[in-house]
Amino acid sequence: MTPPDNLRRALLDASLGLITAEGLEKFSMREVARRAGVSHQAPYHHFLDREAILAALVAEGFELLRQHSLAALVGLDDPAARLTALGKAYVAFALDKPAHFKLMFRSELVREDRHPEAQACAKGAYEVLLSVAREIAQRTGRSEEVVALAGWSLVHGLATLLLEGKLDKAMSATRPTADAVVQSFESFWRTPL
Amino acid sequence: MTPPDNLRRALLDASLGLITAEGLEKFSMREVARRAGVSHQAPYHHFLDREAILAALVAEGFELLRQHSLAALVGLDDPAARLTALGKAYVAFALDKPAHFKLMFRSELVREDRHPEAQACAKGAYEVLLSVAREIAQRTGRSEEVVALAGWSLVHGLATLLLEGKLDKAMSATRPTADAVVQSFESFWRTPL
DNA sequence: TGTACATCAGTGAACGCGCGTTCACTGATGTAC
DNA sequence: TGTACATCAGTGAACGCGCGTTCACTGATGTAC
Repeated sequence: MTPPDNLRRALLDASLGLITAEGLEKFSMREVARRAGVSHQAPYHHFLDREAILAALVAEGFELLRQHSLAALVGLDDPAARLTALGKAYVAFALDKPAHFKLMFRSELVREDRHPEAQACAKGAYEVLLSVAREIAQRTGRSEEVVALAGWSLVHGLATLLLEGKLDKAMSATRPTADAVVQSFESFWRTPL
Repeated sequence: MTPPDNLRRALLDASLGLITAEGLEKFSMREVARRAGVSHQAPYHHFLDREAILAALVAEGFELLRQHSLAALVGLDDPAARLTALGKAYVAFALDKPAHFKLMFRSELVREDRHPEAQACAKGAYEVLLSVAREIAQRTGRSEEVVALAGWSLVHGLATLLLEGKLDKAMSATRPTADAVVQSFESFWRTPL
């Protein structure tokens, strides 16, 4: 017997497929239902409205990111190496789950004040970064906030530029190049202020 | 006498106002015409279609960015200081012209192959970055591409996170903080490989 | 200077479309007694 | 075991809306002769 919330999962997967294939602006309840093979009213039995389905994906995305981040840290002790691993995992996540990633950072689509679960998941993922930034800050005498924001900005920009395809013309926009960029900063995270 | 292309400019400004106020997803020809105080057919005398008006703004945005970038470099000789100045100018541009900035990096909205002018302007802005990255690469023995991509990613991520408002909760997301982050990397750009 | 004509930037009506959402319904499944 | 009822996930028709775009038009301006 299939689980009771089978259609719910199918709708989420259909949404991801739609967003990956057609882009965020093409997301619609009707097209999702179409892709899931049900009537366009059926999704309303599982999600309150259009925003609710996106909010569920945002929450899922941040939770996945948190898990991948934690997994990337396993076995690493050196703070700079840990931040590098975190950064590579971030870029890898963006490339592996582009639909989740794009949704997570488009604030107009899911207003966080209406979706506390998504907000909580975002916080959970952010805390992994913050804990590593704290380790670095302690050793280098830098501000924890600046380290966290700097590290995040770097990989967020990298991921965004890769996903938007703005790099193809000018540079080799591949995963190895991205990893090399992240790696090139490792020594920096060890440098005292 | 007003210049003949008065309405064209008014439409571009109305578009910027609309995007700044309501977000990219709310952009529509009809609302732009409404804001410019003309019938919804009038814009078609100045722009072929919806995408053309966005493409014009993308081109304008990249040209403005190029000019601001060049202005930021005036009087600076040290490559690391030049890259830092470029980075600060980039973030400042994003915060000053959020509508331009968002449009410039949303590839679904303006397909560059159909708008060679926008593409050319993007290239012009990119070349300013590349020339400074080259100076850094020569002195540090790093790859020109990696330096360019690293520097760009950093400030692009910073600008994007600031604009999306994802930082307010966790950290002080202000212009001075952003400048401090960019500044903190200046020594890195002087460090040989 | 006057007339005829072309051009051009605007208007306003109309088209067809996909959308989000609501409604009344149906049929299967689970529960109480 | 059987019957009555509630629940629930789906269907399909319908609503009103804003959109991009097309069309036929108008009136002002510029140009040729």
